[in-house]
Amino acid sequence: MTDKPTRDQIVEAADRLFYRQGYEHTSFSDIADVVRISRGNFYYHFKTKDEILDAVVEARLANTQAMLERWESAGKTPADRIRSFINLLIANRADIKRYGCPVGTLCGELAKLNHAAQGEANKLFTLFRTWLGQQFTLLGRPNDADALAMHLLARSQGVATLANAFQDESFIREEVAAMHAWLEACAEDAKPASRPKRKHTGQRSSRVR
Amino acid sequence: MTDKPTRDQIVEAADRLFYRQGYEHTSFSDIADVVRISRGNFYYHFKTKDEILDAVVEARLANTQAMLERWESAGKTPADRIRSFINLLIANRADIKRYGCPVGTLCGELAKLNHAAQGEANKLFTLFRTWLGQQFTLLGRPNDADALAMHLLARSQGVATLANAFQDESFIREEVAAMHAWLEACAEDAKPASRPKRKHTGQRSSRVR
DNA sequence: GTCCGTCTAGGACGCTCGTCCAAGTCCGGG
DNA sequence: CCCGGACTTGGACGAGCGTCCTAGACGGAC
Repeated sequence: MTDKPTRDQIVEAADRLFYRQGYEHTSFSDIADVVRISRGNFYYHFKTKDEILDAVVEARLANTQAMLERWESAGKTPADRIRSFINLLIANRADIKRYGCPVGTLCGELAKLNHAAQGEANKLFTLFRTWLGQQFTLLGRPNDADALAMHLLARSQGVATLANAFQDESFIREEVAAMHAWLEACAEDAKPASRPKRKHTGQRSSRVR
Repeated sequence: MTDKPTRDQIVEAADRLFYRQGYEHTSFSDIADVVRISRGNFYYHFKTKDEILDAVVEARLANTQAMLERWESAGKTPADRIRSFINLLIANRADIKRYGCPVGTLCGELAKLNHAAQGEANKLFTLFRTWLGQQFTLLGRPNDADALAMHLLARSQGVATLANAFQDESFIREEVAAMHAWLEACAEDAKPASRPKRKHTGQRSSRVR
């Protein structure tokens, strides 16, 4: 098996370290130790640390895009695809518990640093937002698709933040179940003619689990 | 008007700077510039930067505790108190848009740094959590009070994260309205005998606004 | 064998950081 | 007036940072 190009290894290691330790707290030496490369070698592949960050964000955008396209595979309903999104929290629960959401924590850090790359990083959020919006539109909720997408995104972020703070995986499971139920209600409301209308369509259950 | 003690000024300035720039990104020089004090003077009041962080967290805990006790004033129902919590997002919307949630972002950063003070900082979350739990118990939901508290906390965190990323204040208003409606449903469910039971108590409206 | 472009190693550089200290200022009590 | 504790100053110190350079190793083309 041939080794990956050094540049890709750097991006890969930086991605993981930025996620686990934060961008600012990760030094060239940290990355060099992982990739087993001399610090001086960085300058050949990247002129500045910012360029590494750009490459990491670019890679994450590509990976996310690819994942979303994979979910578009045939035989899946829009509701299934949204369920795939929600289940990301389950699939990555161990990392989320330890390091939070990769997107949320990166964007948050770059915002505090007032970093030039925060616009690029926010595209990760936008990617999910518009994709979810499309799914909610297909689900039959074109009028409030974006609001639903933002709502779901926000809940995911909140779950990740608290699961990280409280080191609590079970909280993720509970909230994921609640999100699935909420999605179910979304789908119900999308076809109001399929069954007798409820009187208070704006009512909300307060059940959390 | 007599000036505040230097130590308090340091803690105050550090609090603001830690919130806006992050803990690690804030240097002694940054704080010194604000307080108009020489860098060397820090050592008289605090031995290390970590001690400043401890003092900041302690001050935040005290302020938060005082705020919660203020909300316990007579004439307020538990629902009113929870509404006060939700409305924090409105009151601080400008700062939240620019810097995110003070609690969430601090805890997130300390988690990445694996900082010794993250336990103390998380007490800020615990403070809200247990207080909200008490209010939901008083509201008549003793069985799932903690889950409801965590749910509301998570939604607040998610709203703050996205409002910051998208620089969007109106999103805060929309989600706050949804949280108020959700709270209304909570109170309804707390007195099931007051009106005919619904068949699907677990149903959720998918309305977001 | 020689050449050349690709890639790497190791270290110098200037800077900022947190920490720490010696000296000095200020001011109320004796 | 002078003492002594409270407080402040400016700078020294070593470490680590991102950046940048020079020298050389490697390997295919000719």
